[in-house]
Amino acid sequence: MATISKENYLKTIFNYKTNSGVNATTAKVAQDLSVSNAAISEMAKKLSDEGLISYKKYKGMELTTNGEKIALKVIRRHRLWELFLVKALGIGWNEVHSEAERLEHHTSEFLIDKIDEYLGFPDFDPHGHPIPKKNGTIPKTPKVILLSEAEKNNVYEFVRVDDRDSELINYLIRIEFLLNTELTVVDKLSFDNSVTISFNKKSLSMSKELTKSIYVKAVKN
Amino acid sequence: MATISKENYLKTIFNYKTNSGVNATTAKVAQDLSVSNAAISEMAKKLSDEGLISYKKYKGMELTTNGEKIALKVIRRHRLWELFLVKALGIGWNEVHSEAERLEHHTSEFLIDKIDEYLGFPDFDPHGHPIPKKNGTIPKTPKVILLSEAEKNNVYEFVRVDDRDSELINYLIRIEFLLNTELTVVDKLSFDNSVTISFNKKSLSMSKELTKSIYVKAVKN
DNA sequence: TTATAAATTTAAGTATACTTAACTTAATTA
DNA sequence: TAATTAAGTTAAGTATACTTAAATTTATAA
Ligand SMILES: [Mn+2]
Ligand SMILES: [Mn+2]
Ligand SMILES: [Mn+2]
Ligand SMILES: [Mn+2]
Repeated sequence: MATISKENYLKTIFNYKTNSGVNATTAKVAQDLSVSNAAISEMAKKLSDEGLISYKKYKGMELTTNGEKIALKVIRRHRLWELFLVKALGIGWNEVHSEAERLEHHTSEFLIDKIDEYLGFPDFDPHGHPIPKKNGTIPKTPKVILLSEAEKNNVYEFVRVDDRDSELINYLIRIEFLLNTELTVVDKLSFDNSVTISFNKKSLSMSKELTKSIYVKAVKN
Repeated sequence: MATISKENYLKTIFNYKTNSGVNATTAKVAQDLSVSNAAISEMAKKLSDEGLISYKKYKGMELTTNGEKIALKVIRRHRLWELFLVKALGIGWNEVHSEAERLEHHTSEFLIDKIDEYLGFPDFDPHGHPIPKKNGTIPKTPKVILLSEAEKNNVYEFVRVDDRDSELINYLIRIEFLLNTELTVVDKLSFDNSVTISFNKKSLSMSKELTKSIYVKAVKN
């Protein structure tokens, strides 16, 4: 049975692989879930016994088909809730992640499908992450890079942002740098790795840290 | 701290007192929550230690001011969710109770206030139960009686129904007997305690069991 | 009033999901 | 290669919320 904890472990293992390209290790999952390494080892054994991950001691873990199915359902619920809270209740896109983090575990398939329908079966959540479909497929995502890797004088579109830092997104709201905004990389400073961009006729310098949370896609001219 | 279990205990103790007029006993709470009497005894001790109920062994339990505050918050969340699911997503009033039963424990004050605002600060949920206000007050409710106690030839309004039996409400939907419907008691049969009512130009016989789930208020002519 | 029945509490044990501390394995580096 | 460090696992223990079975208290009725 997939308890709340197990759902979170599976989701985390899935996201880790998606974001990094490599299998999740004990330490990484522990860090993500803010629990001890020991807790991961114990749970890894259980998830493995239940056929939800394949796990060899000391060698990291990987979702099985069944594990991935559950992970995708949790992520689907999470992202649909986020978009729903924004669209139906006008809640800020910086505030919905933490709500969704809890609601994702307490939503029947019946209810999430109603929400999906209400939203017109959307492909992306408010932070630009793809919403897994009811059938388990994932909408095609554009090829993105971090703003920190963007090249000077090139034009990009802001298409995704890490959704866990409410303060960060709150800053984006304040400077009116919203998803789907077009931007040009005006300058890159080597001594602090800050990036100066222009968008909506404004110019703005972004710190190294900030540019590592912002994903953009190249715009062909 | 109020865990999910504790929230449910407090809510149940509150509702029991509201519905019956007398303090909850171990057995009644156990029945309502579908757990053993032993579980109630244990939890009663903890809730008492935390100052949420006053409890004397073998003598039943009663909410303290603090306990009632928490109970009202849980009930507020429950009933606002129910109405929201009906109004915003068009979910049937027979299907929202079980969803709310889980969501009520995973909703921040921020979110529930947004939902409250969306709904225009409503006084009653889809089953006619009052929705506790943010400040802890409860909207004034009409004086209601069970349909089983209604008198022949009198006119009533259907104002409340027990919300836990989805099948029962589903039947009401099928016969188009909705909340706020005006009805006349046409007949009461003594041999089976069934009640025949007329509403919307239709006539219908209701079993003893059904009339004990339906609350009406007298309509003055 | 005393026996019996009903209600309730206590005791002992289970499952889940954590913790810290100790130990083991793997990777790094001198 | 051997020592050191990092990563991961195991062991022991905690908290919550249940269970069943035994013991106790209270209520009821002969
Ligand atoms: Mn999110
Ligand atoms: Mn979660
Ligand atoms: Mn309800
Ligand atoms: Mn509940």
